[in-house]
Amino acid sequence: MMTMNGKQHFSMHQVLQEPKYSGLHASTEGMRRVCLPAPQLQGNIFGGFDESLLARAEALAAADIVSHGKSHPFKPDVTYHTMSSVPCTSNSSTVPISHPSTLTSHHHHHLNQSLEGDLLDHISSSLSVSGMGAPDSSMMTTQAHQHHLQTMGHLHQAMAMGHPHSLSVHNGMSCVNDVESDPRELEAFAERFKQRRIKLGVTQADVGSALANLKIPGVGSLSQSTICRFESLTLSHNNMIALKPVLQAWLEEAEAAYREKNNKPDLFNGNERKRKRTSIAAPEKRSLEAYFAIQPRPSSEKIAAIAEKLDLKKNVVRVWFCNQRQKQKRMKYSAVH
DNA sequence: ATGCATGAGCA
DNA sequence: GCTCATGCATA
Repeated sequence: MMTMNGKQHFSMHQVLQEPKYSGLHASTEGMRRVCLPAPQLQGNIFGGFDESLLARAEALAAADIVSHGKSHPFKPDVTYHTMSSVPCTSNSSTVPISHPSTLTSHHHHHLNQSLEGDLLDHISSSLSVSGMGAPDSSMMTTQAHQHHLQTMGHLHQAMAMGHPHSLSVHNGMSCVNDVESDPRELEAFAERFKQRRIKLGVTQADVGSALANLKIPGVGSLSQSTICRFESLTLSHNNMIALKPVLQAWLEEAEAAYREKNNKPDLFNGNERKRKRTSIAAPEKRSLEAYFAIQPRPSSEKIAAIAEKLDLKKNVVRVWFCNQRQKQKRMKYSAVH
């Protein structure tokens, strides 16, 4: 069941703003622990996941750590939504496409200390338009969070859906985007991509925002997260396939621009920040994992029960399960192929 | 790099 | 209400 038609249109929804910070650490490789805790419990589950099961899961979770009946020492519900201030289009929705470059590309700020990052940002942002400035010292591992709000448009579904044949019609030759997405090739591309990106001195975030400049129909910017996940293959297969052509296009332009380097760096970006994130405490998380091992798809009521037991909001629990399921499905070919 | 979250599209 | 793509916030 589960309608996994996987053919969902990549209606990449609206992107609102652009966070900006470089995170080029040594990237130790991101491995997904397609966690499947407590496999021993998988027996009679689907029958009546009730108090007993909840209890078992909890016991399991508890035993896993301190081994004293006590579940959690403190109350989580850290659901602090500090979301406020900065009305930066944060929630908007249908902001129709607009060039970031014409909107808020850069407001010169007084944050010269992070100049390099700004330069890079600018550089990569204008890659497809003008050219690239020499990214000499290029990336630094600063985490200068300077966001420049950009009202990006949505990335419509113009991407090559999970379909390995679009224009690779002319035989065997590797056309620019040989969507001949065989897992191995994708994996290789991701790796290559990362290397070259680093070589260019461009951060993941830079790539993400620079994508909008490619002006590929339906393609807007992407976040650092997504670029990162692409590089580490922690996206769904379809997602990887859809993104590959775009990233490849960017890479090509970036490298071309790099060769004919148009030294012309300048400008900065300034920024602020916004909301907070809910945080599920370790004990609760353990319990959730235990529950998940027993029943990855609890009903609404079960979710409610779990939520109550763990003192979490039902929605938080629901989302947690959704994310957990999603995690398990994420790529990382090794396991799938 | 990853956790929690949103939202679109679908059933 | 789920899946899926994607993002902000954060470790």
